[in-house]
Amino acid sequence: MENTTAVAALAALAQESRLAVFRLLVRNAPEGLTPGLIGEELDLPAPTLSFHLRTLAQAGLVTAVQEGRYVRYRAELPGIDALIAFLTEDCCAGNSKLCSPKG
Amino acid sequence: MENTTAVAALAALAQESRLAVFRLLVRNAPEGLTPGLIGEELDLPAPTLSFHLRTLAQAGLVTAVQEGRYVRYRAELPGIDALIAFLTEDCCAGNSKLCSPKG
DNA sequence: GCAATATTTCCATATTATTGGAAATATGGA
DNA sequence: TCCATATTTCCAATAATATGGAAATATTGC
Repeated sequence: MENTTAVAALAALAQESRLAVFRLLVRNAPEGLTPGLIGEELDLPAPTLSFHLRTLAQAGLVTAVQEGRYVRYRAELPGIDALIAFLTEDCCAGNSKLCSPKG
Repeated sequence: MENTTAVAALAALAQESRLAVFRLLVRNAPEGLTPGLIGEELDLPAPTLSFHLRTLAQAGLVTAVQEGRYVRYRAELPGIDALIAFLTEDCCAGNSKLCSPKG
């Protein structure tokens, strides 16, 4: 993973509303949710939510699929796995006895 | 973990230089490094690095210990573990068969 | 075609973060 | 005490981001 890619993903998550949206989609994986349901659950205005969903999608943390007049957003679990691996890469110079992270 | 705490940690990591500093400290866990060495390795001016280290420390991702005229910074591995767990909490509503993340 | 609903784009405002030179502070050694 | 080194604080310029109302776009059912 590129440093730049990781920064984009972390920046996408580093915002209260977006983090809440992402975690809601993680809990509701793998089916996903529509913006209407997300906005209702988290009490977010549609334009604000749309902006945040786009940011998460550009960072590769969620995917969007058009379903008729709805759009289904899903957490991209491999994306978050890759980010987690990147954060703890080569931890303790590879000496796993010294490290708590699983990576 | 509080939503606010997680946002602070993610924001701390969502910056190119800080992410590089953090990952360098992860690789050099558990001994840690001094700002002088970090700045040399990553080619960062001292005031800029000091600002970034303080941000990481406030987010609970690194710790600082004074050692004579040096300061030793270390990656706070339990902190990153907690953040990772928070991101994937209750993934797929707890149905681990559907989920890739280890959490 | 028309009305209702879902979602996004436009846009102006407000807020917050990043940068690094210069100066301040702190420690250790001679 | 005085000097060299390590680190931080001060500060001002610059840049990036979040917010939500109004309007635009898209889809479905009638």
